[in-house]
Order: sequence, then C-alpha cells, then structure tokens
Amino acid sequence: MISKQTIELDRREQILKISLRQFAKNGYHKTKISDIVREAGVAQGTFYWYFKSKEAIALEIIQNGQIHFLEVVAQGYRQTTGSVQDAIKSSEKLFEDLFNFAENNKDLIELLLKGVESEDSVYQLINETWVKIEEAFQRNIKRATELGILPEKDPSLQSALLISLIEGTLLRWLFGPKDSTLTKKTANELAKEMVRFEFFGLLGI
Amino acid sequence: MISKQTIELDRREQILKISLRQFAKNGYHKTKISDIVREAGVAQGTFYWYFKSKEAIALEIIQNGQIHFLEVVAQGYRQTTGSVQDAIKSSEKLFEDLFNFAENNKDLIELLLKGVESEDSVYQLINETWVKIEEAFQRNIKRATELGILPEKDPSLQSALLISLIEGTLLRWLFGPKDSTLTKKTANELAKEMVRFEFFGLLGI
Amino acid sequence: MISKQTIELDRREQILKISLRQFAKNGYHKTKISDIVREAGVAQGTFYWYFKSKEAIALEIIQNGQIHFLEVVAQGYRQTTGSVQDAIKSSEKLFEDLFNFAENNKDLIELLLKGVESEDSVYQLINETWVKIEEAFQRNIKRATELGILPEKDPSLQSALLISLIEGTLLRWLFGPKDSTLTKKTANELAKEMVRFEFFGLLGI
Amino acid sequence: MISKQTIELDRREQILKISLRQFAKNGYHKTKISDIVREAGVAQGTFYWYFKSKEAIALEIIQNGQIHFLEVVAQGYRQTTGSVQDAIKSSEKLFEDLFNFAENNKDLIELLLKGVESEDSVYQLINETWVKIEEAFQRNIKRATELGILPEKDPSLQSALLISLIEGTLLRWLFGPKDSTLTKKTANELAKEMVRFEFFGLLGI
DNA sequence: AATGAATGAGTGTTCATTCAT
DNA sequence: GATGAATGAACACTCATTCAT
Repeated sequence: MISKQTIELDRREQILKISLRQFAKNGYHKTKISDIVREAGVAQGTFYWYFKSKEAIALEIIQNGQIHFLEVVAQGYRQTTGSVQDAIKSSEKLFEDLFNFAENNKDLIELLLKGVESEDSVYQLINETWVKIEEAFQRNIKRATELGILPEKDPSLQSALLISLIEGTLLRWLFGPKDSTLTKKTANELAKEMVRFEFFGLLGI
Repeated sequence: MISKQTIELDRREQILKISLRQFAKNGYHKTKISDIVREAGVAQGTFYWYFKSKEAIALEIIQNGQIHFLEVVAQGYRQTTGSVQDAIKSSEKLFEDLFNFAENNKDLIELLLKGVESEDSVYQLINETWVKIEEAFQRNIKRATELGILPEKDPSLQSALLISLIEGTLLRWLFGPKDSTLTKKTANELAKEMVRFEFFGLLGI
Repeated sequence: MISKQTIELDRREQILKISLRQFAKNGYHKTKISDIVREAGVAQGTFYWYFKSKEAIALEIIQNGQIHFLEVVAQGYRQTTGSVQDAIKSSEKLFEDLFNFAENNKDLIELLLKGVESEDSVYQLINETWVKIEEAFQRNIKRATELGILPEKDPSLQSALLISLIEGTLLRWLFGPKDSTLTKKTANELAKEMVRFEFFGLLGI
Repeated sequence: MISKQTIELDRREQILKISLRQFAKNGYHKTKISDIVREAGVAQGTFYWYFKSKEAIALEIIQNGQIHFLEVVAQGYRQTTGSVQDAIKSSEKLFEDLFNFAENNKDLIELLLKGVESEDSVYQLINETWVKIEEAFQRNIKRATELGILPEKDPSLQSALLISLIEGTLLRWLFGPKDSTLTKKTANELAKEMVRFEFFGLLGI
C-alpha cells in the first residue's frame, strides 16, 4: 500500500527530478514553471504547494547534489602509505568513483557545469560546490606532499589545475560530440588517462 | 574631420563594446537592451538601427572575438626543430601570448567562459570557438608526436585535457577570488607553471 | 462534558472571531483564507466545511455585528419626558452605551468603518448597517422635534450630521494616533463632549 | 499643431484620469491594470511606459489630489476681524469652496473617502491627506479662539469633530442614495446647514 | 468532521521588438 | 540616422475553492 507520505515524497521528488533535467538541458532562465508542471502533469499551483519559488527549487536541487557529490569525493580518497604507486592507485580510484557518479548524475553535472547564468543565489551555490570540491582535492595534495610523494609546490595552483582538468573532461566526456574518442571511454579508462596526465603530464608514459 | 562613416562606426563599435561588457558581467539573459542603450546614451530604437536583434549582436561579438582569439593561438606556435626544450619554449610562448590576450580581453573571455546559458545559436558559436582552439592545439600535439617529441597517445584526449587546463586556469586567474595566489601571478609566471604541468604533471620538477 | 455540538460551535465561533480580527486589521482583500486557518490551527478545507466562502463568512460577521450594534442603539434611547435636560441626559446615555460597545467590539467597528473596499455584497451590508443606525437616530430626532425639544429642521440632514460625527469620532478615538488627546478620553467623557457639540455646536458651553 | 509634448501629456493625463475613476469606483484592489489599459485603448506595456507600477500611479493620483484639495482649504479661510458674524461668513465661504471642489472632483473625493483598503503606502498617503486638512481646520479654530470668537476648548477635538462632519457629509451628499433630501442640496445650501450645525448644534436656529 | 493536496483562472510586471515621425 | 512611444506575448506567482480520503 502506498502511504500518503510516499505519495507526497514521490510527487515532490518527481518535480525535483523533472526540474533538474530541464534546468540542466535548457538552463535556469529558459526553464519555465509551466514547462515543468506540464511534464509533471500537474497544475501550475501544485508546483507552489511543494516549492516556494523557482529559485528555491533550484537551490534545493543544487544543495542536494552538492552533498552527494562531496560524499563521493570524500569517500574516494583512501589514506596512502607513502609510495607513489599507492598515490596513483588511490587517485585512480577517486577519479573512477567521481566519473561513475557523474555518469549516473548527468543532469546534476550538466547543471553544475553549465548553469552559470542563473539567479545570483543559485550561481553562488554552484560556485560554492566547486570550491568545496577543489578544497577536498587540495587537502589530498597537501597530504601527499607532506608524505613526500609529491614535490613541494603551490597546492592551491595544483588543485586548481586538477579541478580544471576534471571539469573540462566531464564536459567533453558527457556532453561532447557523440562520436569523439573521448565520449566512448569508460569511467575506468578515463580515470587511468587522467591520472597519467595528472602525475606525469604529456611526456609521461 | 570626422566623417559620418566614422561616427557610425564609432557608435556601432561603442554599442558592441558596451554590450560585450554587459553580456560578460551580467550574462546574456540578464542583459537588457534598455541597459545597453542607457549606458550608450542613445534611444532604444537606435540599437535596432545598428543591430538586427539581441541575438545578432551577441553573435557578432563572439564571432569577432573568435577571430582574434584564433589569431593569437595560430601565431603563438612556431615551428619546432625537434628537441623537447624547443617544444617547451614554444609552448610557453603560446601560453604567454594566450594569457596576455585574455588579460587584455577579459570581457570576451568571461563571455566565452561563462556565457553558456544563452540563445542556442549563441551557445553554439561559443562552443565552436573552443572547438577551433582545441583543434589548433591538437594539430600542434600531432606535429610534436610526429617529430618524436611527445610519446604516441590519443591526441584528441591530450588536447581536450590541455584545453580544460586552459579554461579552468583562465577562469580562476581572471575571475577567481582577488586574494588567491593564482590571481596574483603574471601571464609569464602562469605560462611557466602551465607548461610544467602540461609536460611533467604533478610529479614534474 | 463538552458535546460535539459545543465543539463545533466553538470551532465555528473561533474561526469567525479570527476572521473578524483579520478582516478588521488587514482588510477584506488582504486577508487570506490561508492566514485564517493557520491562526485557527486547522486545515484549509476545514474552513469550507463551516463556511461557504470568504464572502459568506464576511457577510455573517457583519450581519451578527449589525444585530448587536442595533440592539445597543435601540436600548440606548429612553423615552424623554420633554425637557431639553432630559434629552441631553438620554443622548449622553446613548452615546456612552454606543462608545462602550465600540470599545468592546473594536474589530467589528474597524471593519464597519474601514472595510469599504470589499466584495460588493459585503460593502452593501456594511452600508445597510450604517443606514439602519442612522434611521434609529433619525427616529429619535423626529420624536424630540415633535415634543418641541428640538427646533423644526430636516431630520434626515440632522441624523446624517450626527452619524458623521459618530463615525469620525469612533475612527479617531479607537484607531487614531495613540498619543492624541482624543484617544485618551473615556467613553463617558467622549459622550459628554459629543452631546455638547451635538446640541450647542462650537459656540456652546 | 499638437506637439509631441502635448501628446505625451495627454496620454499620461488620460491614463491618470481613467485610473482615478476606476480606483474610485471599484477600489484599489479590484482595479486591474488590464481594465485601465482597455479603457484607454492602449497595450498593457504602455501603462508601464508612463508609470512604474500600480502603486506608483495611485500614489501620484492621491499626491496630486492632496495638493489641490489643500489649496482650496488654504484659500478658503479669510482672516476674520473678530465678530462671530464674520467667522460664520468665512466658514460658510470655506465650506462652499470645499463642497464645490468636491463636486468637481467626485472621483478624487470618493478615492479619499473609500480607498482605505489599498497598499499600505497608498493608505498612508490618504491618511496624511486627511490629517493635513484636519490640521488646517485646527489652525483656524485656534485663531478663532484666540480672537475670542470661540470659547476655550480642546481644539484637536473640535477639528476632529469638524472633519468628521465634513467626511460624512461629503460621503452622503455625493455618494448617498440619489433620492435623499441631502443629495439634492446645492453646495451653497449644504455649506449653510453645516455652518449652522458647526456653530450652534442641533438646538441652534 | 477534518485533512491537505491539487486546481487554474487571474495579476502585475518585464522586455525584445516595431514603427510613425 | 535617430527617437522614444507603443506593443503584446510571456512569466512567476497568488489564492479562493474543490475533492478524494
């Protein structure tokens, strides 16, 4: 039997999901409440029973996404014992988790990557999400440097470069032209390539 | 004497410039024609004497920008004789030119980096710009591989990674928090760091 | 023991009371059913179990109020024997009763005085209330004229002037600025002043 | 020849006039912008070319009205030499001016008398208008008291009573039932009756 | 009796675009 | 070339009312 609770959650969840997809696909401004409710098969007013405003639902979507995204990043890193091999392995693991998450949450990632021109508050929250992810990576780099795995350098620059790689790769992997070599790679393959570039650059083997 | 022709060009140029700045600063959708003409000190109708529509001016702005941007990228690369040292040098040169151009054309870069959620046609043109730049880099990578400077790998992946680095770095360098270590670097310093990472990765010296 | 009947009456009474206060305080249009039910602690649908519509509850509130108001006005007047002194005394008594009633029914009075811009039907009923009160006063004036207490004049004008005085005084006394000399008067004092003006005008002692 | 200036003023003036009439007739909340523009024969957007918002136009209407109304009240009073006869004469003159103004500006008076339930800012401005008029009357009463024409009493109460008379009389004279004896009076007759009541009360001759 | 989710017609406002002058 | 008044299709949001449970 489906309880009231379940129905409400479902409807709310459904609107959240539809909104996320539309925000991701068409952007914040071009997504109209009327489109969302049409797809959900409910009346315009129903949207406002569950959500205070367009801005509010966007913020909730991103907030949720941020939490899940950060969980992945936080869990992905295992403590390394000290060898470069270990660092590479755990980095691969992290990237693979991250890419898998991204693949399973394409809409969220698209919104986080493209949803730049929205309400200010929404923009801020998206920004905050990337900053937090960058901070997580920075912590890992610092630890690796302290363990002597990585040479001493400006960790903020390093993490910035890393995040740049990740953002750009996600964009091209998930939303690039369907026939590119990049699009066809699996999360695992991509993680390996990324790590190779991360540690050894273009010259690395 | 200033001819009518000149005046027209000036006014047209002025509106283009103002529009670029406003598109960059506030985004495509949040930029209103009324704001543009107010800043330009002309009537609403005047805008439509020079430009067919909001979409048209955005396209023209990006088209112009694309041409200049590609010129820099095209000129940046000199022919390499074959040594890794040369490749590094010329890569540094390219990055430095690119960063200098970006610094002198902040508005354009901001629009190209953030202006994702606009009209479809505008989005496509921005996309095309990055693709063309990526292609330019890809050609260079291929040549370096043929010359034996770089090891054999998927050049489309390599250029994708490179462009990702560039985009992310530009975003953080030009539009990141004012007090970060990244923001304070000069174009030359940044180019050197980029190249180091490009060729040697995190482990490189 | 509280019977179901009692509970229902209570709940109904409670909603009526809350609605009256909100109508008075915020006006008919700015009072939302959602506000009323929130304050009553019941669901939106419950309101419509007890009342047909927003208009219906407003009409009922005013209808009730009209009855009580008219009772006061009807009881207020005692038969006068014929002397001016008696007329003044009984007029004072009436005003005092009326002011006391108003003080104990501020919300109702506020609604009757300010609730002008509501549904047409509501407006009509408020109007009717004042007309009936005016008629009561007019009857008294006529009787006083027949008894030779008051000089012969157009009684409809006289009662109109009287009601005007009452309405304006109530408005200022109950809802005027808290620090005015008017606001601080008691019902009895006010009644005396009113009667003095009523019978003798500005020149009267 | 009709200059642009004239046309603009006309259109603006026209919308102001239509809005005033609709606000007066239907109240602030029930007056829709769509009704106003329909009557004016212009598009919805045109309204917003001339006025910032519904609230803004209401405020402008009342502000204008307040100025004209106060002018009448200010001019109406002549300095009195000291006799009661003079005071009565000048009071009659003032009331007559006031009633004439009201007759020629029925819509404004209706809005000022009935437009109680509007936006807060609008409500405040209407209130302010009556307060200023009351102050003008109060000044006159004080002067008359100093000259020994009126007996010493609380002038704030006296002016309050006077304004109450005026408001109530206007309401009934201009908007009362068409067949009443009151409605049929001329401004001059009404002024005389008012003054009689003002100075001598019901007992006065 | 009571709930609260759902409805949908309406409301003020915005803004790119047009056009008579 | 230039003006700025005029347009009207949207759009986000509100709220009295309904109804299945």
